[in-house]
Amino acid sequence: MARSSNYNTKQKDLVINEIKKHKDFAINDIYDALKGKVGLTTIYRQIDKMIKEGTINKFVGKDNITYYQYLEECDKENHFFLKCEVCGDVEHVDCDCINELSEHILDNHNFKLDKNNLIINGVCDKCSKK
Amino acid sequence: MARSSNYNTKQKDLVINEIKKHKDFAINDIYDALKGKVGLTTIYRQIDKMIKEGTINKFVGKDNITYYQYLEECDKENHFFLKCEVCGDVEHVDCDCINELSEHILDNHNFKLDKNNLIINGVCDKCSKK
DNA sequence: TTGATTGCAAACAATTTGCAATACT
DNA sequence: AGTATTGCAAATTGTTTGCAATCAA
Repeated sequence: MARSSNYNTKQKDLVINEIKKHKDFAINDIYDALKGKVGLTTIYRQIDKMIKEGTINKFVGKDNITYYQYLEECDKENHFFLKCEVCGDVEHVDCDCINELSEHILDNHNFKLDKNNLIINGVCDKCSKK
Repeated sequence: MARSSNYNTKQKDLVINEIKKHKDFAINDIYDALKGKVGLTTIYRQIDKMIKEGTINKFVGKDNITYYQYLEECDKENHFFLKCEVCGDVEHVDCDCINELSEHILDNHNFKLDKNNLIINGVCDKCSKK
């Protein structure tokens, strides 16, 4: 599996830790948290690497900001995301329903769902009560 | 419902038609198709308008290019998308399974799934056979 | 005539690249 | 020693804005 890379450095550790702490983040969340400690370029490079490894996901929010999402290294087969279109929060969920869905889609639509990358958009409980 | 906007112009029509023709596209697909006929700025503006109206969806592909997706104005309640991570093709599907999923997620996870915006990532039939 | 739309050129923001200095093994 | 990584500054890319000319109602 994806060998992270060659050398171990302080900056790399800092970035990875910060990413794991946030799980869902914009570049600035990381940059601000590590201000003075790690350069912006390095953060971009580390994220790119992880995107290529498949441990990070990139997408554009309704607010038009680029967000990244850390895919925890759990090999749980039933992990997915509920992303609120109003407040932007992402909830990580483990539930067997994804397996049923996955099977259905494979059997009926000949499509192999990527369980590491299922983001369901909608409105969270909190926001729908407002 | 979203009043499209004030005046009707040739450019607007051209852009909208082209969008409907493509369904899933990058800016350049539209720009190239209408080269000389409509300016890039106008295309961006029209797409922005439609994003705000909710008739277009914006996201970043694995190839790091920004894609837009036209949400057909069908009020079908069971429409969703299968997006292949390998070839990038998006398949539009109508199937009742989304309603079951939606109910399950509402009942068990207190989350109101957005049926107009369900993109399922994975690998399509063609690509998984390669 | 009034107000919206267009499209160029310029401004802007986010991301990437070149490169010399530095850190890792 | 030899190679990867860092981070600044500069370059690049994608997108947005200002504004005068044009078009729709």
